[in-house]
Amino acid sequence: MNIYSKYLNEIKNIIFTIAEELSWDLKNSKIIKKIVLEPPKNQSFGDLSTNAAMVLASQLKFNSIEIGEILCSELKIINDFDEVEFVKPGFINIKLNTKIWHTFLFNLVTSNNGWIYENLGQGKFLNVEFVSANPTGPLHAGHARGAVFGDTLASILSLVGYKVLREYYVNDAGNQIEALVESCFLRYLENINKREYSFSNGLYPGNYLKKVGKKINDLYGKRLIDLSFDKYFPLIKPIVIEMMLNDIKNDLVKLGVEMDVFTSETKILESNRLDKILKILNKKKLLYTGILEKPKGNSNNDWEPRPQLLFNSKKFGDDTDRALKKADNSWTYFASDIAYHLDKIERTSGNLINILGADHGGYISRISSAVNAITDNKCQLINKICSIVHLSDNGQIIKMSKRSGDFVTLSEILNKVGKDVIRFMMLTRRNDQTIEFDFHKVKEQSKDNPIFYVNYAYARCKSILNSSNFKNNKIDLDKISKLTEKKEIDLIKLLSQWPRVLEASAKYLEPHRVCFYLIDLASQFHSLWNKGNEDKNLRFILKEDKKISTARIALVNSVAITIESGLNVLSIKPTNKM
RNA sequence: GCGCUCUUAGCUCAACUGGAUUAGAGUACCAGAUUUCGACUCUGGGGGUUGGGGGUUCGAGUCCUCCAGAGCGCACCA
Repeated sequence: MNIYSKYLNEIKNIIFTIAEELSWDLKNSKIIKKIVLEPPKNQSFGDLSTNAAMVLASQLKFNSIEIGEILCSELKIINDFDEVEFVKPGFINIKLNTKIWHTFLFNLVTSNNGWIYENLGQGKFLNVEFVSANPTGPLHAGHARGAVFGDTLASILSLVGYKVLREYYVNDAGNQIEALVESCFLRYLENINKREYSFSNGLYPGNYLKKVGKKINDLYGKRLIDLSFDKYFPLIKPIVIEMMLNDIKNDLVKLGVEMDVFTSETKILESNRLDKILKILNKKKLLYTGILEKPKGNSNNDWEPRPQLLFNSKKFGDDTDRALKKADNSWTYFASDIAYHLDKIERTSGNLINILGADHGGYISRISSAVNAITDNKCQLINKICSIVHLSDNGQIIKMSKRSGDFVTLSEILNKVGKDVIRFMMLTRRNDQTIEFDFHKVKEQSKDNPIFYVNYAYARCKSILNSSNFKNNKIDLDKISKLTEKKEIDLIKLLSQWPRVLEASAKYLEPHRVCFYLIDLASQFHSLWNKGNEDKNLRFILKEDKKISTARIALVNSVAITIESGLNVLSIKPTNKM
């Protein structure tokens, strides 16, 4: 179904045949991998373009013109190629016979399975960890971006043959959780005594904890009032975590994100994983007790030298060694995180992908170092950073302040604009660019709002299909070959690029490509539609010419199929009517 | 002070991971078409030293280096 990979394989086979005849040394398969076949930037160059001559020339130390001419003469024999041309720096441009595009469309429309993608993953395991927000508050806009990015990426990777596990790491241990529990206890007291308590620095003053306080009151009555922190902590911590996590899970479900696994940090700490990593690292002589240097700059006034258990992460490219134990001999977060990564590796025996927020960029080198150390570089950890989201309403910037507990929650955004808008908008930028998310704009029924624009194209397709009694079994290649308008053929060519787009999204872990493609496809379809206004003979349905109508409707149908496939990747269901 | 990530048209962003005489879209602006199979849809126009300098090579927005600006992070928190 992927025209580009089909012909790339043919070209490679031809190269191997020539290589045998002329005894070229192509044992270095990396060189063959560098050969690509893609649609040229400039349409006038043809349909396909390959860099084969240049790649081979550099490997064989030959003149690229010489190789290009040899290749060209062989490629010209292929029937499907109308024109094969060798041009300046070393490209070979190919024009396909129009019947190839007709056949392509015919196959697409008549196959029951829709699009099929290349099996890049070959069933390999891939663990995608994302969101992993601390259960100390509700999810907000930034989390939404990571959630959509990770979830969509996971879908894309599944489509190309990876076995993907969607995972959320719950940081349900440590100081922040103690602060959370203490905050909830204050809300509990507040609920009983009907008076306000002051939240000291480090506690969570957000109103969202009021219901937790009430719940504790409902369960325990006044029995906890006089208990010390140590006594009430184990009693109410499970309640607090469960409630916070439930809210998070609900928001995720509403956003269309279904995690496969929630892993608890507490459980990791209780397991033997930490001892295990200690043993592993010790065996590799990567542990020592030492004193870290004071970081330069004036941000830390209370710095004092402390001997701590350190991991030699510098050896793996980190800027400094990192502490595994705190001064009081308890584990650092980093230590438990290494243990967690070991846990993931042991469970899936595959590679890991972490989706992180922009504020965690500084963490990457140390955790990657650790993964490389414990697996002897056998497992790869890929980190993708999602940059921040700026919220605004009709141009007015909405400020977020987490400290005061005053920020726009994901739940609010979901209520305001719905899941589909969020999912699409969060992927209309590369992951490393900031996103401007304007509540007003994303609800507009116009081109300003890409999800509307794409869905509108789909609705138009459906409208045509409805008014035409379209049936697949009326189609044959003869009718399809009536499609001769340049815009029609161009649209088929654009359709043919869909699997390439999806596969590239998978290869480079860039889900935004799907959105950009869908916008492009919608645009070309709208354009073709309007051609029918200028010239009535170009309308999709012509009562006096059933053959061409059938062919054009087949084209419309395949546009619909493709938009649906694309939106499906984003977990968005297009609506037939708007 | 150090590290990471960014900087592309007035604005918001792409650019198939090093490819093509002319770096593409949208928006805004100007000029038009259409009102239907479906309604803010389409066509055309001007707008650029890809933050700046240097380097690597057949070829650089993309890689290296220096400089400037923005964001994030900087023992023991998570």
